Amino acid sequence: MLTELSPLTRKLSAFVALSDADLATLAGFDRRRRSFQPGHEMIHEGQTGSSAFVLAKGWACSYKLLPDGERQIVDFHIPGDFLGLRSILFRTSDHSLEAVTRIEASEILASDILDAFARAPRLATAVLWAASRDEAMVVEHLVSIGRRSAEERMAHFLLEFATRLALVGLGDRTGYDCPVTQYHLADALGLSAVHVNRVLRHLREEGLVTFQKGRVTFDDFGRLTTLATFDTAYLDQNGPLLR
Amino acid sequence: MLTELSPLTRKLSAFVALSDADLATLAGFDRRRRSFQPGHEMIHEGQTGSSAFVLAKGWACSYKLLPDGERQIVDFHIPGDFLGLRSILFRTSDHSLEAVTRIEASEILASDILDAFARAPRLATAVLWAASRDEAMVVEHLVSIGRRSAEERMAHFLLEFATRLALVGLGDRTGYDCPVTQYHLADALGLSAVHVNRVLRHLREEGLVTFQKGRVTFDDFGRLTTLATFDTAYLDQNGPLLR
DNA sequence: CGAACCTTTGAGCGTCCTCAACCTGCGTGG
DNA sequence: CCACGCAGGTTGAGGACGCTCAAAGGTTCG
Repeated sequence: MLTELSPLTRKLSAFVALSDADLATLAGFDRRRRSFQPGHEMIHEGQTGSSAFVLAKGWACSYKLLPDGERQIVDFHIPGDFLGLRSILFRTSDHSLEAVTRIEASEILASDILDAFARAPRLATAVLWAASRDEAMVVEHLVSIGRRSAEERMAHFLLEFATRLALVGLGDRTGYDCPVTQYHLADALGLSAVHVNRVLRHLREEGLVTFQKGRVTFDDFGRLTTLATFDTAYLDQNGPLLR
Repeated sequence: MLTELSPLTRKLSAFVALSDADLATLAGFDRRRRSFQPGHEMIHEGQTGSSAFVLAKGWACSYKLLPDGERQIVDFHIPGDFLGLRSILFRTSDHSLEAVTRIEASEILASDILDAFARAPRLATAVLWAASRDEAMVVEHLVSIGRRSAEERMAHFLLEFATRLALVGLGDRTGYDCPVTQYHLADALGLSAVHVNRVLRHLREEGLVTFQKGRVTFDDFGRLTTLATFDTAYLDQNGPLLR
């Protein structure tokens, strides 16, 4: 029954059909469930021996800090996402991770990954797929910041999350709940908070999207998609999820 | 003997000690050697069923094109790098890939990866590490474009390649051969070619780096590192390679 | 009911862009 | 051997997008 599957299982199933053995191994990723308060820093850049997580509920974000105190948010994470996979593969974590809302997440150790790979090679491919998809999202984010205007960037961002949330059943093309602040958006999009506010106002006045009180509402999904030149191919989830 | 190892083997060895069986499996990635001319587009965004490669000689770059004709270069690739891994895992390739110089590369099929994972789980982890390292580089690139000034961005870029090339024995802290044009730099750094030129001139006049005639020469490695706030941690190769 | 956090708006400024030349080196062909 | 084309590099002038500084409303929660 689809609704009983964990968000991670739902996500990986978009890539490969998982056998019962695969599913059993995957279930091993869901021991050690923990919960964290908003703002809690779960992984700190430069830290060694940190663990990774699978996010079950809530939103988190990964970021890097610069010496002058500025920060660049690399990605927001939603249920079904791995958190800090790189920090268990690397000698020292290259990024920080913080809970945006109250979250629930299951801790996974490097040994869990290694054991799973030895036991279920198909799962190794699925995990590599998930990691590659994460990379594809970072790449698209890079394109946004490098070559799109502030407005296009914002539109693209809001549409990406509509699509990602749809994959785990948390949103559709009418809108979704989005707990991030305008400061978060600024740090993610490489803008100032002031400019984020102006951009959001403009998009609202144009009748495209409304971002208010923790809710994103699409007023004209089609025109917004055109403005952002949003193409879901990079998310590799081309089923009829958002149709 | 270290010099006889392929660049990929050298790179992966920085992460795990590979057994003879692992090495034998890795060698299987080097059948089907091919060569391509400068400018050849090896993978096209949107293409299905494309293959991946391991780069043996020369430079390549991966990029995305926007509808208005602008392009964002995501990364340059040097010997030992995987090319287009994502395009064999995804239904359709999310990026394009082009040879910058004349290159030599070995084609790898999805089945090569799957077989290797089933045969050598340690290798699966090593490949996941390499993919994560690629992601870490994209992330750092994102930080550069999002939060660093044009000058810092350029400095950071030039230093990253010094470090990456050192890992496969192609450069050191005095400098390295770099076949990319100022147009390439502009597309990579999210700048205009005109501004790239001005930034390079300034860095040269300040006695920091010289980028000329396909060669990067560090005039003051230390000050450049400070300017860029360059920290190699994200490359996860903390051996004394560049010392 | 105050404090912290978030949102909103205005005014002035700076980084980087666009447009427009011109220069250089190099390979090709008349 | 020079003429030409072309890719890449260099420089100037003016303009725009997004930033900084500053201040004032809203909301939420202890």
